[in-house]
Order: sequence, then C-alpha cells, then structure tokens
Amino acid sequence: MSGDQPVGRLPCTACGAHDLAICQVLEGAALRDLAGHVAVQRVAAGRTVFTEGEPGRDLFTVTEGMLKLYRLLADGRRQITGFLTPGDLFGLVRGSGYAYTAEAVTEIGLCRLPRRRLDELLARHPALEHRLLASVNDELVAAQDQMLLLGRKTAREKLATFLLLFLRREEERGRDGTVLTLPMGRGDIADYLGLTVETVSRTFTQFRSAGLIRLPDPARVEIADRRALEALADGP
Amino acid sequence: MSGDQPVGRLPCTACGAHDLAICQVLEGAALRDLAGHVAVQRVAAGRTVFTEGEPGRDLFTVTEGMLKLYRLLADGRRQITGFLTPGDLFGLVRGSGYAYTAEAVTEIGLCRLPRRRLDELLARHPALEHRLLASVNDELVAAQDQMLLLGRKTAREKLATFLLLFLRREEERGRDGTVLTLPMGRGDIADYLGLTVETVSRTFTQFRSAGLIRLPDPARVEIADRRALEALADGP
DNA sequence: CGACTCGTTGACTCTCTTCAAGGATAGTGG
DNA sequence: CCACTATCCTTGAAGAGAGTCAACGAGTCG
Repeated sequence: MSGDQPVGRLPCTACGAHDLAICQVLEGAALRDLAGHVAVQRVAAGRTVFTEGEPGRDLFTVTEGMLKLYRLLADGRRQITGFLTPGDLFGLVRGSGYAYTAEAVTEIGLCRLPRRRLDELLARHPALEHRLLASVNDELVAAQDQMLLLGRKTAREKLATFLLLFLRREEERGRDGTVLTLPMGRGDIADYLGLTVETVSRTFTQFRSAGLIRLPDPARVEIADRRALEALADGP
Repeated sequence: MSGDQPVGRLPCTACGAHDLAICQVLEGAALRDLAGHVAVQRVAAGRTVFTEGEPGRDLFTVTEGMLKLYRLLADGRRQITGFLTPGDLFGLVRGSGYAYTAEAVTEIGLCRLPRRRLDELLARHPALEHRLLASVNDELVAAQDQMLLLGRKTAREKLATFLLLFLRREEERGRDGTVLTLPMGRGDIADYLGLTVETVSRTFTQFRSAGLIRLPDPARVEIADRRALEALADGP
C-alpha cells in the first residue's frame, strides 16, 4: 500500500521545488528550522502514498514527478480531483482521516511534514501561514473551475480545457509548452474529466483529425492550433 | 447590480451567526476590535452582491438567509458552486477579482469586512487565522465531494446527495430535518447538480412515486425513506 | 384579468456510455 | 531471441441516460 523509502533529511536549499513550494517564503534560520522537521521520500510510479480515510498525520509537498489525488464511490467509480507537480501541497483531511487517496503517476519525490510540527512552525513563522492560506485559496479557485468543467462542459470542451491547463503549467515553469508530455494514461484523464476512456480516446482522435493537435504517440501531444483549443475551452 | 442598504454597525455579540462564523473564536476586546471594522448589510432575494471578475475588496459572512455562488460560461451555461447559510464565508478572489458571482436566494443579512483590514486583524488575532484556515479546509473538502458528484454520479444519485446535504445541514443546527424547505428553485438545483430543470423535476417526481419523499409543494420536501436516499447517494 | 414565471410532463434527439474486438507496445520467461 | 501475456489505446456498433423542444396548469403580480 505505501511504496516508500525514507531517504533521510536534506537541507531545503538543495530542494528542487523550493522556489515553488510554500517554504519559498522562508530563509536562513527559519528554513533550517523547517528542515529539521521534514523527511524526504521517494515513491515509485503506481504506488499509493496514502488512502482515503487513513489517519492523516502528515502534510506533503511534491518535489519531483507527478501525483494524482482521487476519491472513490462504493462501486469503484473514481473521480480524480487533481494532478500535482513539484511545489504542490497535499494531505487534506476530513475529520481525522485523509480526504482522498494519493497515488504516484510517475516516480515522485516528496517532502513530508508531521501535522503536529506544522502548528508549531506556523506559530513561529507567520509568513508561512499566509503562504499556506494563499495556497489553499488557489486550490479552491481551481476546484471551482473544475466544478464548472464537470457540471457544464461537453467532452470536447473538457479535453480542450485539460490540454490548456497543462500547456499553461508548462509555460509558467518557463518551458516551451507546444509539445506536452502527459505521463498519465487515458483512464486517468477520463476520471479527471468525468468521462470514459473511450470518449477521451475518441476526442483525441477528433482533435487530431481537425488539426488541433498532433499525437506522435499516446503520451505526447503537440498543440497545433492553440486558438481553436482556447475557443473550445470556454463555450462555443 | 448591487442590492444593498448598509444598515450600520452592530456589536458582534448580537449577531445571530456569531456562534457559527469564524469570529466565534474571538471574545471581549478582540471581538470589539473586529466589530469596529465590519459593516452589516441586507440584500433582497434575487439581488447580486458582487459579480465574477469585479475587484474583490471585501470578505463577507452570511448572517441570515441563503445565498448562492456561481460561475458562468461565455454562452450562459451556469454552475452553482455553493448554497451558503448563516456562518458561511465568501469573497474568494482569483488575482484581484472575485472568483464567482454571489446572489441572494432569499433576503439575506451579510457582514462585510474590507480585505485590507483582514490582514491587520489576522496579525493581531492568530486564533482568527487558524479558524480561517480550518474554514477554507472544509470548503475544499466540500468542493471535492462536489467534483465526485458532478463527474461520476447519476441524476438520481445527485439529487439524493443534495437532499441529504440539506438534511444534515438542518440537523447540525439542531432543527428537525425531516421536512426540508428548499428556498431555491428547480433551475438553481439543476445548475448546482449539473443537470437540467426537466431532469431535476422528473427525478423529484420519481422519488415521490417511489415513496422516498413527499412533496407538499415544490419548495417543501418531506424525507420519507432516508435509508433509501442514503443508499442512493453513494453508488448502488 | 392578462402576462409572466415556475414546475411538470410528454415526445423526440443526441451525446456519451456500454459492450466488444483488434492492434500496438512492453515486460517475462523459456 | 521470440512466443506469450498483459496492458493500453483505438475503433466500431448498439444502447441508454439525460438533454432539447414543446405544451400545459398553477400560482403571482401589476
């Protein structure tokens, strides 16, 4: 269930995600304070970090790779609520248990902080609490975008929105985004967009036929007509 | 656009929502500090408090009545992201503008706090920041429930979940919930569940025929078979 | 009283799902 | 090295759940 190999403790300054994560507001002594409490960890692709309902004792940050969060219905229907990349925080709890399952899409690096330590840290470093609040705020905005997508968009609009989301994410990190690499499979995309694998696959094919994208291979998407995708993503 | 009549300033202790809202953690001098910065306001049913994109300068708390939050697509398709009742906080921003439109369902009472004041208050009263974080946390959990609903549930499961949501909300406030009053119309319910008015109406009728509920009138729902609704709400 | 909104119901349509099968790729073991 | 299996993606055909279009009754308001 928990694929893990605690690798030890590293100075946070050497962390590849430091300028993306909430700890970016800390420096010097404050950062050393934090570093004393976190543990880094690697998880193999496909392994579960924790399961929905499990006692939620830690808070995590992705430092490398991609992770997905999802919730399940009793009969196995699944809704992926997010794909996380370096700098993203997770470990939300409902009551005392985790609110979702977290599973590695690719091999990932994690930074783990016990929840008990968090409160002490927040008290000592107010900037951290503000940063945390801002981060949760962004998550809420994203969640509402996703509700609009799930509740009101068509399959084509959903996929166009999805591609643009990843495109923009690449651009924000300074990478050229015209060729996207999608590490997750069609099934994951389907469960993120509230569709079936078949519909996702058909819509990809449709986009390719229409000249909106190219598909060198299933995991690689080249954006050919961004304008058209953008028009699709927000209604006709 | 903005239906409002600033009524003045009241001591927060007299506020009917005080034991529900985030200010519940404050007392004495701290509460007077807060009271000095907020303004109370009433908004008539159907009026808009603010519109998506509008500069988001204030944070609000519902003190009375019911309010809905929604986002729109270019062609008018609408997704309601929440129905708010006394104690609920709203005023989320994306960048500098509000992330959604807020509209009164019934006549409502609001407590308004300028965002600029908020940071000062948070600095002075750490308990408030923790309470705020907890509140946003709950919102995120609710948002993920809603994503699961929108992406993966059938019309009947959606409506069952919706009814139970309101049932539990009534119970939490100590009211007997077997007879629910739904102040919003069928159109609002549809836009909350990602359905059409017709489907919502048909599903209500279906529930009535199946003996799950009674419908003395469109706005009143009597829960007749709670177990069956609960079974429906989380998959078959 | 007539115009309007809202909820309900019916008939039909269509998007997306379901069911089914085939092809490509990768990993495994003889 | 190469069958063999497993998994994933794609495509086709058929089906269903929800949407669209349309009409009607009830209640409301000016």
